[in-house]
Amino acid sequence: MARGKVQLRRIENPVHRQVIFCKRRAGLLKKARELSVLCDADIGIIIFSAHGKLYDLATTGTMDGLIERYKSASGEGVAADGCGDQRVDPRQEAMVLKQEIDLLQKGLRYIYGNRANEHMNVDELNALERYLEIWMFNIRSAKMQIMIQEIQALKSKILYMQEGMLKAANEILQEKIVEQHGLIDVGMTIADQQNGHFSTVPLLEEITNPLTILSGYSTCRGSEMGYSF
Amino acid sequence: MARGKVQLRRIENPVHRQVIFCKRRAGLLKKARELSVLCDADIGIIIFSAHGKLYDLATTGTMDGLIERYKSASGEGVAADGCGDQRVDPRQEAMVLKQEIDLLQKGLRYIYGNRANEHMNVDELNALERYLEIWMFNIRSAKMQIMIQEIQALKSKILYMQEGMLKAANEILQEKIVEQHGLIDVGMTIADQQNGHFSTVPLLEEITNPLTILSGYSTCRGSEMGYSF
DNA sequence: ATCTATTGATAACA
DNA sequence: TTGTTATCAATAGAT
Repeated sequence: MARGKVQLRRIENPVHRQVIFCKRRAGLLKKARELSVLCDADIGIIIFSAHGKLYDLATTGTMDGLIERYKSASGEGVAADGCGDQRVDPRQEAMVLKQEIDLLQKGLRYIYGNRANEHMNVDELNALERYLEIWMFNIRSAKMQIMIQEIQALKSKILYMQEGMLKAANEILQEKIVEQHGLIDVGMTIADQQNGHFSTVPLLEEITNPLTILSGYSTCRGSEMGYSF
Repeated sequence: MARGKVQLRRIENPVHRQVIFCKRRAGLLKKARELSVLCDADIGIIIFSAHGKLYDLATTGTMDGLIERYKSASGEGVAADGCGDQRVDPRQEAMVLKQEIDLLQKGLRYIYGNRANEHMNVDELNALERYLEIWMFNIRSAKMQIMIQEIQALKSKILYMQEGMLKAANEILQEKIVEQHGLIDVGMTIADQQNGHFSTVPLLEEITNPLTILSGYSTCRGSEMGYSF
C-alpha cells in the first residue's frame, strides 16, 4: 500500500476503518472479477461489514445458484435431492423463484442506470430475455382479456339493441301483416340479420382464435407466474 | 503486476491459466482475510475452478453460517418479510416469492408511468408492452456484444492455429520434396493437398468452414433484433 | 517453489 | 465520497 506499512490488526479509528473498508472491499471484488475472467472460475463473495451491512458478488449466475452449487459440492457424500427430479419439490421451486427474483432485480438495476457495478453474462441475459418474453405474453393476455370483456359488453349491448329492433320490426310487420297479408314473410327477415349484415359488430367467434394461440404459448412457463387464462 | 501488463481476458494457455489461478486465488483469499481483520468484517468466499473444484473461505464461523446470514439479509431487501423468518415452510416461502415477483412487476409498471393503481387499461398495457420490447432489445444487444467479442476471440485464436499448422505442413512438404523428387513435382503436390487427399493436414480452406458455422449459429436468435455478423 | 522486475493496489492526504 | 500521489504489495515470467 502506501505511505506506511500496514499492520494486520483491527483499525481502531472508526472513520479510518470505514474508508479502508470501502477501498479494500472494492479492491477485493475487483480481484475476484479478474480471477474469474482470467481463469474461467466461478466466484461468490459475501461480505458483512462490522455493522452488518451486506455486500456480495457473484461472477456467474446468482449468489443463490453458487450457494446451491457450494452445498452440493461441499456436501458431496450427501445427495439431498436424490434421483427423482420429476416431482415438483417446493424447495426447488422456491430456489428457482429466488433466482428469478435475483435476475429481475439485477435487470431492474441494469435499467435504472447502475450499470457500472452490474455486469451480466450471456447466460443471465438469456434467462432475463426468456423471463421478459413470458412477461410480455402475460401482459398481452391481460390486454386481450380486457378487449374480450369490452367486446362481449358491446356484443350484449348490440344483441339487446337487435332484440329491441326485432321486436319493433316485428311489431311493424305485425301491423303491416294485419293490414295487408298473412304471417309467411317474418322468418326471412330474421335470417337476414343473423347472417352478419351488421359488419360493424365484431363477433366473439372471430376474436377468440388469437387468444387461444396466446394461451397455448404462455403455458410454456407462464403458469409458473400464477396466471391462467 | 510484473513483466507485462495483464490483459483482462481468459488466459488461453491451460498451464499458464492454472498457475495464475493458483497464485491469484491465494492472493484473493489473503486480501479477504486482511479486510476481515482490518475492518472487522465477516467474509465468505466460494471459488469454483474451471474444472469445478471448490475452494472456500469463511473468516467467521462456518460458511453455512454465513450463507444463512446472507439469505436472511438479502431476503429482507427483496420484500417486507417483517413477520419473521423463522418459518421454513417451503410452500409458504414459494407464495411469498410469488408475491415478490408481483411486486417487481408493479415496479416495472412504475417505470413506465408511475401508476400505482392496480388496474391498467389497454393503452397502458400497450405502453408497457412496448417498454418490454425495448428492454428485450437492450438485453439482446448486450448479449450480442458479448457473443461478438467471444467470436472474435475465437477467430483470432483459430487464425493463429491455422498459421502454425500451415507452417508445419509446409515444412513437412519441403522435407518430402527434398527426399524423393526434384522441384518439378512441387506444384502437383500442393494441388493434391488442396483437393483434400492429405486428410491429416488441415488446410486453411478446410478450417474456415467451422468458423462460418459458428457465426451462423449465433444468428439463430440474434437475427431477430437485426444483428448480423 | 523461488526469484525479481514491474504493475497494481492503496494509505494518507485533500 | 472521490481523486491524487508516494509507497508498498502482488504477481508475471523466468528459473
